[in-house]
Amino acid sequence: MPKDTFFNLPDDKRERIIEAAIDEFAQRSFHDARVTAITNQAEIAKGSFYQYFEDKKDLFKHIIEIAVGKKIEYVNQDMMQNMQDYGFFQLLRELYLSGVRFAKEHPRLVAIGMQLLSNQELYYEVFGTHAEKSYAFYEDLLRKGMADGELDPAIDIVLASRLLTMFNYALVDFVYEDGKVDLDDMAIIDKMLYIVENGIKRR
Amino acid sequence: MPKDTFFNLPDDKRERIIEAAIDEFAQRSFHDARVTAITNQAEIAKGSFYQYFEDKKDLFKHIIEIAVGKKIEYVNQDMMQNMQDYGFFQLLRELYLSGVRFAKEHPRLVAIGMQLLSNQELYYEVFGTHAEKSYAFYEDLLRKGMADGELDPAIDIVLASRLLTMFNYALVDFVYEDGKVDLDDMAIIDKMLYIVENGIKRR
DNA sequence: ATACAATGTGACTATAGATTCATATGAATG
DNA sequence: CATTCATATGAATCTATAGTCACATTGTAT
Repeated sequence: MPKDTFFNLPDDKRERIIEAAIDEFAQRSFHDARVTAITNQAEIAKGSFYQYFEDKKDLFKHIIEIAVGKKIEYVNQDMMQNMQDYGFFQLLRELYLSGVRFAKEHPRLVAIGMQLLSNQELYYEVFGTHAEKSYAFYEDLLRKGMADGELDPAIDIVLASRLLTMFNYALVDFVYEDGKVDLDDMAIIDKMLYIVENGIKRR
Repeated sequence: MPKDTFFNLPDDKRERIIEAAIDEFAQRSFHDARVTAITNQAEIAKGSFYQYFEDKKDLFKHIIEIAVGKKIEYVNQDMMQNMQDYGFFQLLRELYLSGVRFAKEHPRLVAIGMQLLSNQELYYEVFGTHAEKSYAFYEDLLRKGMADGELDPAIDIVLASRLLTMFNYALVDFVYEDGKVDLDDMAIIDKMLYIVENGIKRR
């Protein structure tokens, strides 16, 4: 956690530091990211940085917390409160939608997340509990859908939860690296959900 | 490309270097990987390394070429030769199967590939053409399946090709990080294909 | 106004790691 | 044997960066 001095800072300076950090971590892996680049861009002295943070990792963890917070803002809060009122595929659609909106509006945070995904050690240190929560959430969703008779009883819930997570990544990836797939977001989400629902086999 | 001196080396020394490099690159990202660790493990002098390779990237590219070559060995060659004789889902099953067998037997190469996936710049420099080939291959497969009437005509081929690639990653990931999902490989592949074919909706 | 605390500063230190280079070794050639 | 060529070596160089520290400035309470 950043030191108190950091939270005592005038808002604009604190924000400059956060902005600079997001820029740097979005472009480079944790190890490659340079404290110097951050202090330069934020126009603070190197020494000041260490008044605010224990070290580079301390700042990084803080950025991840910010990203997680922002991400949560994007999921439909009404939906989360009144899950019973939504069907499984409606819920899934809302979730994917929020993921896409988030990626569109915070591409740098998505980039940081992607990076983190590939650094196992850091990932578990920084993100472990969040990740588990996310899997558990999908599993609960699937179990509920199954109980309500919306889902094929033959599917394996654990496996399906991983696949739904993967689909979410795939979706974010399409939107994030724009131009790769050339459809508007809604159309992508709908086509994707169609495949999740029905598979690709002719019937 | 490594220098001639490298290819002139006695087999056992050359292999020691490759082994050490695979070990190091499997554990650390390209940037984090240390030439020193490789020369130490291979028991060659630091200077010798630069007799064999232009630089660290030169070796890395070579390792990727080796991995790609090994990966290709694992796909059923009979299948590749006689595609017409296989149905779409049979072909897909064979492909996934080869992916899983490869991951089981060469976990370090898989780890290197995973790492690479997350370094856009390096990825395109080292792997770009391979990746495009892989997408194109799935697209062709889907087009053929569509033409043969095995697939739902409503699905978007480009999107589906990305999803099939994602499924492949998911599969490798399950097998690779063993214990995460607790089913034997065949069962995972079959359950996964079931979802690809039919979706998860109750019918 | 004075003193004490909190914050700011950037030159300095420490470390790690890639790459180079002068020199050594040894095998092949004439 | 002397010379040349290919290869081996590790100390030295170079570069990049994280993190520290002694001192400077600012803010605040009495």
